[in-house]
Formats: sequence, C-alpha cells, structure tokens
Amino acid sequence: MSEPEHRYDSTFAGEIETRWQSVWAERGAFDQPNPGEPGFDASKPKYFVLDMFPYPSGAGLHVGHPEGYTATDILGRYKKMAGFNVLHPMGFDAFGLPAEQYAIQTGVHPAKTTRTAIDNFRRQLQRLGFAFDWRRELATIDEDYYGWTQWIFLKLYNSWFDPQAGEARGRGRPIDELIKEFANGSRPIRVNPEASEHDSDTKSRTFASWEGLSTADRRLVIDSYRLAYIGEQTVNWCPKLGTALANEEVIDGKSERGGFPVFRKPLRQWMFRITAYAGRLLDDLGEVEWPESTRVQQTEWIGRSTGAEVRFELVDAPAGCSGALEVFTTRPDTLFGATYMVVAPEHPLVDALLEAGGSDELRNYVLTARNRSDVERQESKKKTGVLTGVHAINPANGDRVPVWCADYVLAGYGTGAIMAVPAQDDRDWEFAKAFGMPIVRTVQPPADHDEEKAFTGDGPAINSAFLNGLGVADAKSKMIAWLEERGKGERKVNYRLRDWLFSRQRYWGEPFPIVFDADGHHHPIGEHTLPLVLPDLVDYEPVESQDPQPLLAKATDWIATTAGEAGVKDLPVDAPVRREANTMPGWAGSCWYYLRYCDPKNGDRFVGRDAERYWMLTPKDGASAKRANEFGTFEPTLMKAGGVDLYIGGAEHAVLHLLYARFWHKVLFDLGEVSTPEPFAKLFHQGMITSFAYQRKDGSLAAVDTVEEREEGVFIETATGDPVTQVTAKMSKSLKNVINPDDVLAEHGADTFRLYEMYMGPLEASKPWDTRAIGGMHRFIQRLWRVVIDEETGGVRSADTPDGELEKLLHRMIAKVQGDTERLAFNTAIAAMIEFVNAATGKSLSVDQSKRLTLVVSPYVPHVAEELWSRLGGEGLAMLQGWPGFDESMLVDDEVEVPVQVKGKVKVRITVPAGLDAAALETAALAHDEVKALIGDQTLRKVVAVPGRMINLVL
RNA sequence: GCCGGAGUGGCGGAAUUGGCAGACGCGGCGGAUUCAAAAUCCGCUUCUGGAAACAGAGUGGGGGUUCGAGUCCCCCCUCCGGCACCA
Repeated sequence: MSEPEHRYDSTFAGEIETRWQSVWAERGAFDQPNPGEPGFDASKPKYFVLDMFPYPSGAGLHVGHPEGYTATDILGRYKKMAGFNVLHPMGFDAFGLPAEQYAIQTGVHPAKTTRTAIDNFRRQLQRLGFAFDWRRELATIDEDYYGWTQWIFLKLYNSWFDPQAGEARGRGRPIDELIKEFANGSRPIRVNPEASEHDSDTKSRTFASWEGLSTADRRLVIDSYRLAYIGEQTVNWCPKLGTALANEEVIDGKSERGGFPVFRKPLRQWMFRITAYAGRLLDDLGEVEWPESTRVQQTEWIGRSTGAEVRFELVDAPAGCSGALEVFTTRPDTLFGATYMVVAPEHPLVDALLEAGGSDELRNYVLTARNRSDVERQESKKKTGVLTGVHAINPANGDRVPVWCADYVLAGYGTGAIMAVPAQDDRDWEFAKAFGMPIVRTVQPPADHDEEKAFTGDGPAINSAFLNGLGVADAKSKMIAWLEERGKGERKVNYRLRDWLFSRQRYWGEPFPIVFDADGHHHPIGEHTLPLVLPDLVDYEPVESQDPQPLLAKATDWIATTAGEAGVKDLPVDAPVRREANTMPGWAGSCWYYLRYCDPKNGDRFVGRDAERYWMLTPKDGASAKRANEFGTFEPTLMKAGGVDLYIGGAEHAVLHLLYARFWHKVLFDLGEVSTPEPFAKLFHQGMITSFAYQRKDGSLAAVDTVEEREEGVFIETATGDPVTQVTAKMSKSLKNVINPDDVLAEHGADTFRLYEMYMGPLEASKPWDTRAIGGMHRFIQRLWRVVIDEETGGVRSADTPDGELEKLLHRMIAKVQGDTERLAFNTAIAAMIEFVNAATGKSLSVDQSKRLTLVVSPYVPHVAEELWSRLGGEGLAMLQGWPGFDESMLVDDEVEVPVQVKGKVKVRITVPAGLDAAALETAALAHDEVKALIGDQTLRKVVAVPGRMINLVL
C-alpha cells in the first residue's frame, strides 16, 4: 500500500498555505478599519502591536526577521480572537547608507534596488502568512511619506525648548511664541544660554528691545533657540563613507555601517537640540515597560551627572579670549586640590593662543591630536600633553596653577576644560605623575589605602580650610554655596548626551526642506511645496574626502531655484535661493513610521487626530480605548505614557532609533500633534538566531560541511580525523551555516517554520538553528492533523461521545496556551499543545473538541488551522472566530498526588483528596501505610505540609 | 575596569511565588508494522553502581540561610551583550 492520500506533508502544506493566503487576501481578513470607517467596531478595545520594520536588503529576509514577526503575529492573531481591534502593520525602512552602498556595489540606482528588495521582502512576508494589514504598508522612500518627514523637520525647526514651561520639566513650543515674548518685552532678549555652538561672550550679550535689533541680530538670537539648527561643531567625520555621522553611529571609533575609521572634525551641520530633552528622556524611562538592559543603556548614554561649573580667572590670557576658564566638575569639594588645569586640543583658548603666536610645541601637539582618529585615541590611553604657558587662579585658595593642553580631556563634554585634582581622580593622578605636577590630598584616604594611588571614595576633607572634616556630600554643597556667593561658580547638571548631528553628505535620503538666500541665511520652504522630491541623480558615488561634498550639490538645476518656487514667504518671489544639499540620515524615516501606520493615506495631516488618539491612547486599567478617547488628551493618572502596546525588535537600536524616536515623539507631544508623551509602552527584544559551528582544539572554527558526527555528541573533522566540539556561532558564509528562509519554506512550509522559530527557546534568548529539530515541529503538525483528520479518507475523525479525560486536558491546554501567549512564552505554549496532541493521539475527539483545538493552535499555525476548521464544517474563517476560553472548574482534580519527603528528599507519593488544608494533609499522610513504614521507630521532630504541594518529614 | 544578562542531560530548553529537577522537542537505544526500507505507532533514555528492586550523586565552583534552594544571601570562575579617559 502507498502513502495515505490525505497525509499532511510539505507539498500539501505548501498547497494549503498559498490557498488560504489567497482566501485571507480576497476576504480582507487582515484589514483593520479605523474609527469612522465601515466595519469598525467601537465597542472593542484596541491593541497596537508593532514590529521594527525591516531594512529591505538585496539579500532578502534573514531567518532572524521572522522570529520577531511571528511573535507579533501570534499575539496579534490571539488578541483579535480575544476581542480586540488589532493594529498590526508592516512597512519598509528604505533610505540610508546600506541601500546606497549596495547600489554603488551593483551599479544599479538605489531607487530601483530598494523597490526590488521591497517586493521580494513583501513576497516572503506574505508567504509566511503574517496577518499584516497590507493596506497600511508604507516605505520611508514614498514621496507621500517623506513629505511628512520633511514637515516634521520643519516643526522642529520652528520650535524651541522652554525650560520653565511644562511644570519646570521644560516643554517644546512654537518659535513664534518666543518671538512674541521678545517683542512684547516679557522675556529678556539674549542668545540661548544652553546653545553649545555659541561662546560665552555671545551668550552674555543682552539686547534692550526687539524693535531696535538688526535682522542679523534677530537671526542670531532666534536661531540659537531652534530645535533644529545649523551648528559649527566637532563632529565625527568618516572619509570612507564621505559623510559625517552621529555619535550614536560611531562604535569603538569606527562607523557603525562598514566599520570605517572616524575622525574628529569641526563642521557646520544641521543639528537637533536633543540635549534640551535630556532630562525628560531620562525621567520618562521610568514610565515605560522596557527591558532593563535597554533602559540602562539609554540612561548611561544620556549620562546625567550633577556638580558645579567653576570659573578660574586667567592671569595671562591671550587676546581674543574671555579671560576666564570655565570647568565642569562633579567634585567641587576637591577644589583645594586642583593643582593644574587642562583644556582639550579643540578648546577656544587653544585657538586664541595659536592665533596670538603660541609655541611650536603646542601647535604640533594640537595638530597631531586633532588628526588622530578615534580608534587611535582609544588604542593608547597613555597620557600626553603640553603646557599652554597660560596660568589660572584657583578660586578657593588663590594659587596660580598652570594650564595644560591634553587630549585626555574631551572637547565634547562639559566645557572642554577641567580642573585637575590628581589626589582624587585616577586620570589626573596618572597625568600628574607623568608630568611632575604637585598632588595635594583633600580627602583623607582610609589607612589601608595605597599611597601610590588616587583616592576617589568618601572620607573627611583635609587641606581644605573651611571644608575640613566634612564628608564628600556635605563638602560639595558647602563649596557650591561658597562659589555661588562669590560669583565664582554655580550648581550644574551636565549630560553626556550630545546634540544629534542630522545631516549627511550622501544621496539616498530625504532632502532638507530648507533653502539658503544670497547671504547664506537659511529659510524653510513652504509647506505647500512638500514633498520636496529627491532629484534623480545618476552619479551618486561618494568621493573619499577630508571635506564634506554633499552629493546633491551635483543636481545643479535642482539646487538653484527661486524663493517663489520654494515657497519661501519672507523673500521676494524672484530672489535666487539654493537648496540645502545635505540629506537626512536613515533614522529620520523610522522616527515616526508607527504614527503613519495609524492613518497611512491621510493627505491633510501626518496622522489624523482621531486615528492617532484611538491607536495611541492606552488606558492604564485595560479599559477600552474608546473611554481613553473620551478624555481627548493625555491624562497621566488614567493613561499609559506610551502609545504602542507592544513593540518587538532587536536590541541593537537601544541608543539609536529608540532614542531618536522618543525625542521626535516628545517634541510632537509638546506641540500638541500627538497624544502621548512616549511612543512605545512596552518594548521587547527578540534574541539573535545563531547557528552551529565546530571548534578545533586551537580555538579556530570549522565549517559545518567539513565535520561529521561519529556517535552521539562526538564530532570529527573529516579531513584530519581530529575531534572538534559543537559550539554556537553567528551565521556566516564562511562557516556554511547560513539558513535561507526560502529553503525552509520550500522544505517544510510556513506553519512548520513559524512553529519551529517559536519553539527554539525563549523569545528574548539567542539560540542556535538546528536543522534536524525542524522535523520535530513538522511531525507535530502531522500528528495534530491526524488527530482531527482520517488520513485515508481526508474526512473528519470524530468520537460520538466526547472523552471526559481529554476534555479536561483540553481545558488545561487552553488555559496554559492563553497564559503563555500573553506573556510571550511561546515555546512553552507550543509544548502544551504537543502534550495535548500526544495525549489525544490514538483516541478520538468530538467535532466540538477538534474545533476548539483548531482555534487554539490557529495563531501559531494559521494555515493548517484554517484547513482543519473548514473540514470540520466551521463557519467563516478560523482566524476570525472568538478565542475558545476554558472552564476554571475543569482545571482542578478530585484527587492529587502529593510527594512525601524526608529531609527534603522525595521518598513516597501518596494520593489524597484535593483541597485538604495543611492539618488535614498531615493527618492523611501520617495515616498512610508507606509513610508509617518510612518513619518506623524514629522520632518525628517536625512536619511541614504545604496544601496540594508536598509534605516534608523531619526525623 | 564599570554596568546588564546568563551558566540545568549528548543538544535546544522546562520548572510563573523557596516546594516532585530535567516538561516538550532533537538525537540515541529497543520493539511493533513491513519481503525490506521509508513513514508511522509503542516503550526506554541525567549520571554512577546494580539483572532488578533499589542506593548514591546531581542545576558552573565554594560557603551560608531554610524543614526544604536551579530559585534567596556572600565569595569565586566562565560565557554573551553594552559602555569605556565623560572630569
């Protein structure tokens, strides 16, 4: 006899999967209408489950992509069955460096390669059966989409941060309001004191009246407040990529993309004043349900530290320099021990000195230091430095101390200058020892402290006049008060976070909606001219260079336009203007895509207000979003800070996308454009899918196809006969262990693929792909199929009377799957399904039982579930049915087996009626013959009985 | 160096609150079915000793708390991830 005709095999899986995918599409089963649209059910609560949208590379989907997508798909399908309106969208993050690099490699225009890649990604995602509402699909390269990205940029450009507003937490406000306040005299007119691109002289200038101000001075003042501004800053310049990069994009001194060396370079660039939001970005991490590791990473990246800014008068300051040196310190208590000062090579004092002559030694040092790449800086931490020849006065004791220039002080942090206190700081100690600077201890170290080391701990102040005897904390406060009284310094909070460098000199990105007039002043283009379409460039290859050469500059016809054409209001219509030639970085589009999903076709707004409120406002008590919407605005006691209910994606964006998106979102919130202060209420990172490889004795790795397994767990390298050990490693071409999703789909089908990825282990863990183990999931689906369907006839197998024991197991399985699904423990949910199917194998379920089984597995294996549902005669689509639910009373047994331990070791198991309390359990146990035998003639010292759990006898 | 996470059979992993360690899957072994194989079904599978009953050991190592520890506390080792001259 041949194979049973109606067996579930991979050919059959492929057939039903594509068939049901067509049916779902035809019937619009994945469509989720918005409020106000036909078919929208306002009585249901909402659930917004989001994936980090993929970067469509030419290589197609990686097995890592479906891991997160399957997780969200299971949850979305489950929530839909449980009675939620579910928003589960997908799109493509298609601007940016990788796409452009790929285009350069292949010689095909990025517009073409990314569109091809998107089509391929979409095909693969649809083949996996994910229930995305494809009507909401978007790509960041769509003109309709990036027009709104540009619109948001203009919102930031036309806003400022008012530190006094928002209950002293600060709030973004329209720049027009600031101008109004300047004009009516309610706000002192001065350059933004927080603006790092202005020196202290500019910042200390004040202006009497707005009317009296020149246009240039007005610009100087206003532009210093904008959240998007052009600043001359020391930036990360990557010659190989031909572009500047954000701090977040530089890892160990190399570019995050490509791993090319990065240099420090002063450049005029578009920046975002993200530092203004540092405090709120930090505080609000407490309002979201995010993985601890990611919260820690953002906290450290923002890097709040409190201390004081202290002013040291310079005794021999060069011309063109303010005459004082300001430093930031977290240890103002150690001021009496500040025996020298250090400025960074990029410090303005150094520029002034070199302009006024300066020593050759200083000039050489500064040039060398400035040309060192970050990698070189990190390779050698040996302290170097030269004397500037300038001296400063220690405000605490009046000592004249030398000012050094050394690259261990960073230009980008604090004021780019420090007071060096070698006795209380390891780095200063090292430098002082190398250059013979005096060391004065101002904190008494404990007796066992190494004499040859700095002491950074707590202890009584010494050699510090009025501070002597005080602990570090008290001494800090007293010193700050002392400095403030004398105008020599003040309390100061400093952040490690730098402003976000937002312009790139590359081609494949959103153009800035900005033009420059003949005088070089920037103007926003008219909103009605958006989207500003990226011109088609034939030659988009960057030139490796030490200087920025924005590629769009080549589009000369596009660059040169008129104020009228660009919609600039405050210039004559025919005034010639030049478009900004820089482009936005890849992060721009991903900063707000989740908002566009809520209302992707809206032509009037970046997202409709009603749609945004419905999908983003989440009540804290789990009540319906409709109720949240009745308030209209965010209400912190009733609603969650974050909008997206669950966001799943990789952990690699912890301080990139996940920080940038929070910043944009907060600005939009402040401006009243969105309803919640945070974008993502709950965040989850899926682990990486690795693969096996084999390690030789010397630690080197051998490719999978060069190794064979001789016996269980013993691996031999075929060529040499040497034993090797199985290890996990990242998938790589050289190790021949890369898994191609298309191959897995062809061999096993989508349901098996989905199930296997969810069964490998906990979602958050990184785990190796085991090609052999996939078969186990395929066999499980076969058993599931066989429990419901007669393989010979293809008809439904059914018992006349439902098996009572199986009914009980079914309820337990449903309860377990429901609980595990909600806490994203998909691996154990699947284990429960397998257990049930194994128990039912060889027995018969009633049609009703089979239907419930089918619905419970349907979020996990939707295609086979749909096929079973239809064969069982179910109404409509399985995926649109209600969740079966379970009966609590079916979860308890009449009798339970309880282990009896002696000193914690299980000796016998006794069966007792369920629900006995501790005393009754003890009585029952002691009456048991086996327990009596166990005790024998020993004295029973103590009995611990835990109802329903165990009994422990202490003999 | 600092911060975060982890370490459980041959492998992936389970144990939700301190209460039966190893669920479930892979692999392995044995059996049924078959002319035979594949497929399927049934059984066994932490280690050591033992034919078995059973005994002992056992969650990276060492110590502790507890009637009872994979779970809590202290010390140490290893691996993964992040940060790394941030004053």
